[in-house]
Amino acid sequence: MKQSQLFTKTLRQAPKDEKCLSVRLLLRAGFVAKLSAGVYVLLPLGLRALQNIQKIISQEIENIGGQRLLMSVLIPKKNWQQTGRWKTFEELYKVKGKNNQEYGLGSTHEEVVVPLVQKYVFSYKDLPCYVYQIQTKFRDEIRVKSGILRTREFDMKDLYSFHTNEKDLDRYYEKVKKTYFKILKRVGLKAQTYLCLASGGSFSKFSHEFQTITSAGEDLIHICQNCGLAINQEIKQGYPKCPQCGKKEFKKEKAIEVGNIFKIKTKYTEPFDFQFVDKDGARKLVIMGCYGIGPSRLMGTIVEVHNDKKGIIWPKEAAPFDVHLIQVENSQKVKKEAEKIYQNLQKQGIEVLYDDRDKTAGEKFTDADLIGIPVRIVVSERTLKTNSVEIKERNKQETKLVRISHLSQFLKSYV
RNA sequence: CGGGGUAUAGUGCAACGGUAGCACGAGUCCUUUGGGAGGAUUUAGUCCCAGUUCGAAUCUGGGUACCCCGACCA
Repeated sequence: MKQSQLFTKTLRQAPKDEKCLSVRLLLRAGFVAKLSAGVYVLLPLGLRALQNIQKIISQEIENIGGQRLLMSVLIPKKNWQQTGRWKTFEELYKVKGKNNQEYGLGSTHEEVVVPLVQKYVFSYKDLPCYVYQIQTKFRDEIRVKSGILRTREFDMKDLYSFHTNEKDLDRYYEKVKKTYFKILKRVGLKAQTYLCLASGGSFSKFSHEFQTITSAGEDLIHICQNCGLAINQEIKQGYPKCPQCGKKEFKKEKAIEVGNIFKIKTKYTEPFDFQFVDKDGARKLVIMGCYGIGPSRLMGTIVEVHNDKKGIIWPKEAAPFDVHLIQVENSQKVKKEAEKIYQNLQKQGIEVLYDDRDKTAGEKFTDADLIGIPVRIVVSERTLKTNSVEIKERNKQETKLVRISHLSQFLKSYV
């Protein structure tokens, strides 16, 4: 992508009423635009980053058998009434159609996925079964906050698992737990994310949350200093000792919940009377788990965690582009060489943002730091004297001169 | 939903009840180009509705939007 063609521009200053660091950076760098409180538009750069995050999640979920589908956003009132949530789900957006049909806008999809899977699954032979989707969710939040961290419309990966028995659910639940950490590692958040015990509702003792430490977080978690398990403040009073290792030393931190996993068992299969025939011929209720992770919230959290005074520092796999190619001293010679490098890198499948604009070097460097692509490549009269380009990683200070003939080989270790 | 705050140009700021101004951005021309360049020139604004007043960005009332704290929540 040539930066001269990119329709977004960077902003020197963020709007003053945005207090949240991550969204200030995302707004300034041109990743998102605000439409209304808790409603954001994803701009080209932002969408690229989001899609990278979605791709990582998708790959990892499919590695544990998840089959992707896409459920509806319009969910008939009837389905919500079946579980009682038409009345109890406070954040449900309710809309009315022409013939007075009423719908709830999808905020979570148990009401769709249970009767859906029920159409195809009859026997223990059809189980277990894992389906997931990545979709925009709608929640009429009482209060939105922290930029894209809590919005009324957000991106969500929701996975639902169906099992013949609790033991099998437990087995899969542990698998998802591991997978979530793989995802977090790939998006650069593993080091600051803790597995956290939270309330499990009425069907199990706990649910597990994935809490990433950041001052923009909404939750208070208590981290066991011995084993690293965290306990959400909401249930902490019941656990003076760590339920995992028995030690009593905790550190309190603010954190944001980037994902959660939940054994919902028969909570939703029961109202839909979703039964299967087991090996012994008996009809039994299907046992369920549900697992959520929010790509858009992850994106905000990544920025919240990975930045410096100059801007965003994208982890490799989430970055909107692999490299930021910059020409400075816009002479014909430099332009020609930069263009050649741009074309060559792209041919090799490297995603390049090429700053071909007629701007001063300082402005381009400042923009590059703000946008935060992991690798910066500079082409200038100076570097061309030795048939080289200059390479700098966003999270490092030093620069390296690399011969253009060796560039693609060199980049293999970076992208 | 309770409490607090804010609202002036695309963005950030000014303006005693008396001509709405500055910086950045954007447009045009010229000169520039290794860390947000210089000159010339142009562009664009008082959240909405009432009221007070000779006169309102400024005062009063109502509304709306946005931000923050709390309760709630991925």
